[in-house]
Order: sequence, then C-alpha cells, then structure tokens
Amino acid sequence: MDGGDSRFNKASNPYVTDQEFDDYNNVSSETVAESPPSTTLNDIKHSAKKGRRSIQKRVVSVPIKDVEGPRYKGESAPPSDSWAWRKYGQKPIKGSPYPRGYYRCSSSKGCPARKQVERSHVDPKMLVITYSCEHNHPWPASRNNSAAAKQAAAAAAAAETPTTTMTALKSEPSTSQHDMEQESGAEERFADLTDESILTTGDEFAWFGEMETTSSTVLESPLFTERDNCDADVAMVFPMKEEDELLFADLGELPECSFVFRHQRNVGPQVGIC
DNA sequence: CGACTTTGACCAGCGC
DNA sequence: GCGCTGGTCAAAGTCG
Repeated sequence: MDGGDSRFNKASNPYVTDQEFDDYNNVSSETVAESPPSTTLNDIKHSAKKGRRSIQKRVVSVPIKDVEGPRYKGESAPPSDSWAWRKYGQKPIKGSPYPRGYYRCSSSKGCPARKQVERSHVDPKMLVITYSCEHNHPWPASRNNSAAAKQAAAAAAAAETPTTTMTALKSEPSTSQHDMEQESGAEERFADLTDESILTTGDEFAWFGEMETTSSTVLESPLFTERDNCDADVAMVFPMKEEDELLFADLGELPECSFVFRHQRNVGPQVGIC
C-alpha cells in the first residue's frame, strides 16, 4: 500500500492534502474482484460489498468551488462530468458528517455505471467521487446522448484554441508503471500534444476525439476509461478556460482539476496532476 | 408531463 | 446468530 506515493505526491500535487493522502491510503480505490485485503480497510469492506458483483471502483477527488447548484442543496455536489447521472439514494455515512449520494448513469438505458459522491469528511472542500462499474460491462456506444454531452459539444464549438492537458496512464496487468509507460508510451504519446492535437489513445478513446475540444471540462468518468471493460486506467486533467467556465456555469461545478486514483495489481494508484 | 430529487424502508454482507 | 452498516428500491414530491 505504499507504492504509488510518488504518483500521489503532495509535493507535486497542490491539491493533495494530508487528508486526501490519508483518504487515498484508506479508500482510494480498489478492484473488488482482485483486492488483496492485506490491511483492515473497513471502509472498503463495507462499501465494496465484495461478492455481490464483480465491480471495479475508482475514486476521484475534486476540489469544490461552488458546488451548490439551484437544485442541489444537499451536502454533496452533483455530478460534473459529461454524462447524465441520476440520483437514486443518499445515506449518512458513519464517521462522516456528510451524507453520501448515490448516482446511477442515465446516459443510456441499462447503463450499470454508478458513482457515489460525498464530501471528504476531513476536507469539506474536497469532493470524493467513487465510480464503479461492472466488470466487462460494455459502455454505452453513444455518449452524446446526454444533454451534458451536448452542452459539452457546444462548449467545444465555442472553444477556438483549447488548451488541453492530458495525462493518460493506461496499464497492463502485471506490469510496473515504468514498464507500462514504456510500453504504452503514454507520456510520449501526449508529450508533443499541441493545442490542436487530437487526443486519441486508440479505439478506447476514439470517441474522445469528438470531444477533445471541450478543453476545460474535467472528464472524470469510468466511461472515460473503459469501453469494453474496466481494466484501463486513465487520469485526465483539463485546465479550465475562463470562457468555458462561463459556458459551463449553469451546469454546476466543473472542478479545475481532478485526480483519478486507482490501484493496480502491482502498480499502485495513478494520479493526474494539473 | 416527463425527468429528477428526496427520503424512508428494505435487503445483504460483514464483524463480533 | 445478531447487530451494524452500506447499497438499493420505490413512492411521493418538485422542477422545468
């Protein structure tokens, strides 16, 4: 559980607070079907309900600015990615003063993707979003069905020269991150990205090319990383442009940065830094 | 009117 | 086996 510190580095990541770091160490993310319970992770055990499904989880921690939208007066912020999420429950969580909201993907019928949104009890300014999806679940083919996606596309059209930074870490099972980076060339792949670069990482992200001009939008969905299964790992960070902030103002919170953490079998968590 | 949120109840897994 | 807790369901209410 100590690997990945270098990636989850507070020194290099201004948004990683002690609390976040602690949260990461405790509940960062896990693959339920594969998680080696070497430590007593109560939160994980309770939240994962392992054995129920073969699901994978991913924790995204985002800073909160003004998350309270007109319809969202609860403790937790609404989803802020490019997919439609429907809230289906809310529960107070033991040990946390903030309730946890349960959201289900409504971008497409039968989409099993879910996410849990809760404020970090140690840092109320941070929002912890836990994505989960069933293993081998085929993600919806068309993500433009959602209204949010359409608005994102509209924003994309408005953005002339998007400044997009993308950090993608796609791992292969049983490979170290170093090997992974060398093999996948993730860094090299994006090293020479320019403002006009089309962000593509293969078929998995082919759809992303359609949305790559959404510059400012922080896309942080499981849909983002897997289409055919939940094995890929991606951390993406999109700096927010001012004009885009205006465009997205009525969509609720669009955090400037997000961090996608995930444990690998032998790698540890990944982190995207903006 | 449809889509969504809210909220209480119910169910299932886990620890003791 | 029991109690605790998290996750989900479903009815009712709200909003655009």
